[in-house]
Amino acid sequence: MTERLTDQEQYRREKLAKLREKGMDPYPPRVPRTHTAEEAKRAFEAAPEGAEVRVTVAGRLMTIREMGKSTFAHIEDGSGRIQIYLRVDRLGEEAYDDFRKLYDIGDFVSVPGTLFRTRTGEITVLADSIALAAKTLRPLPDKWHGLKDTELRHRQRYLDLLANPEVREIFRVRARAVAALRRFLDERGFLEVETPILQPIYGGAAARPFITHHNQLDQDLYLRISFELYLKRLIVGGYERVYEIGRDFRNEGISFKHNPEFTQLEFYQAYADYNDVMRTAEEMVAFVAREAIGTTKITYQGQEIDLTPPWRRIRLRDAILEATGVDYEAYPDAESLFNAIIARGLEVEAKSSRGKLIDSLLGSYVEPDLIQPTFLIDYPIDVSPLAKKKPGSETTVERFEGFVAGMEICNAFSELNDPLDQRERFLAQGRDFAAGDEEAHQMDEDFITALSYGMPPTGGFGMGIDRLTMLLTDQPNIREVILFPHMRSRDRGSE
RNA sequence: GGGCCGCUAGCUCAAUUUGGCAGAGCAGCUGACUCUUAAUCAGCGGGUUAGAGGUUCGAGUCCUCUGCGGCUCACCA
Repeated sequence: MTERLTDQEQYRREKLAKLREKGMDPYPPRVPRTHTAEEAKRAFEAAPEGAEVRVTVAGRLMTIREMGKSTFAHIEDGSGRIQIYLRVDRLGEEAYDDFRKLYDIGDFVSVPGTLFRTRTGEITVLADSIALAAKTLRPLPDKWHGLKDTELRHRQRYLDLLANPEVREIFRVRARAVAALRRFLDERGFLEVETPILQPIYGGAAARPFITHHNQLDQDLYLRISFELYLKRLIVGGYERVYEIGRDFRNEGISFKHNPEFTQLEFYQAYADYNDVMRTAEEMVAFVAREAIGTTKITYQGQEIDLTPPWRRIRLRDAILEATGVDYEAYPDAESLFNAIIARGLEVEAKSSRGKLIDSLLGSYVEPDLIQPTFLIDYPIDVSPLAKKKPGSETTVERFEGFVAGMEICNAFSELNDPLDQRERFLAQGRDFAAGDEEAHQMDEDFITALSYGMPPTGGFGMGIDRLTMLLTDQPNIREVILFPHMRSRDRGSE
């Protein structure tokens, strides 16, 4: 079983062998480095005119321009790029020759030298010597075009990152956004917590789960589809403000805005209702945008979007009425609503519950046009089994969803804290499940028990971090903001 | 899961329309060159055209199946 090597890989293996023959370690445990590329340039600029500035920089060789007895090259490190200049009269014949014959683009090197400015004004390290920090055995992607193949970019994200600087920036923005979320919530007295990912009963959202198994306990477990039911238990326990940022797993289709595992923020605040949460949500998103990209005015796929609060608020009923002419409150059951929808020539799934019909109208006729940030308010009860009813209503709950660029980014409600009502809601969900709705909630007795010890009036909130990052980085696909998005396994049967 | 589109050298792309020698740039190798920066100049090597099968005198190109990817619809956040 010999590896099939390309000609370029073979040349690099031969160079590796020659380096070892010459007693040079191609993978030394450490190399000297005094400055990053950026630090070196700043040090030169800060130094008095004509002063000698000595540095040792280290990084990956990205370009090599050889001109006989001297060579220019660029190395790249975590801070950026810096040019190095190698001359035979400084390195000596043998070292210079070794560099030319045994080093490749992609290799990591360490270079001590003095800084100078070239004729064209570029700050450059005039090398005293050069040492290998790590040998590279495969050629890098095209230095000019980068790596474009989407499949390779995602399967080998490291190549994408090293070849495409703009991709590196996306994940810096993402990290700043997450840090800003934590700062925002921490400053308001929220406690960051961690709750189980492996759950005996999944809940808190309408989705199909991934199933796994604990061997010793011989117990099936589910990867969580939300954090909700555990975070509310913590409100019962006496924490008044909690949040969690982590991964949810949903066994559903993959699309430009869906990945099987995705990152969610949920927070719960005692003595807040959904109106309080709405104000917090718009402030929080604006804060995160300012911290992560320096502005609340973003361009997403060519559309100018202003995240500055306050966001537009409109009742779901009014939004659907505006877009479709259907006033769902005039139709108290699924059949009459379905007939009204069909009568207007609109398309929805038949045999749906009333709530699902409304949700379907929302998804098809309202959501795509919600470009500027918008809160849709007051949802039908049968698609909101964990939300509190509006006072005086049996069919509507205190719930809102936030939309930006035609995409749902958050979901929140005044939390249902009536344990008996909650039990009834679970029972209704159980009937939906029996009727074939695989995403309906299961009865969760332990959660009901928690509620029956008393939970104060509470507002809860959930937001997709990936989608938020898509907005902040102007990316049209969720895979572009997830470092290692889910990919189908490659068939390697012949190897 | 359905529909449509795609897969050619390490990378970026031609050649596919109309079946007729599989090409270029970068990268690589050899040589020249002591301020270059997509360095330049001369020469050279590199391909199971995603895989399997079929049609044909002849297939990267047409047909079938499979794999993977992209877009899209459905479901979902």
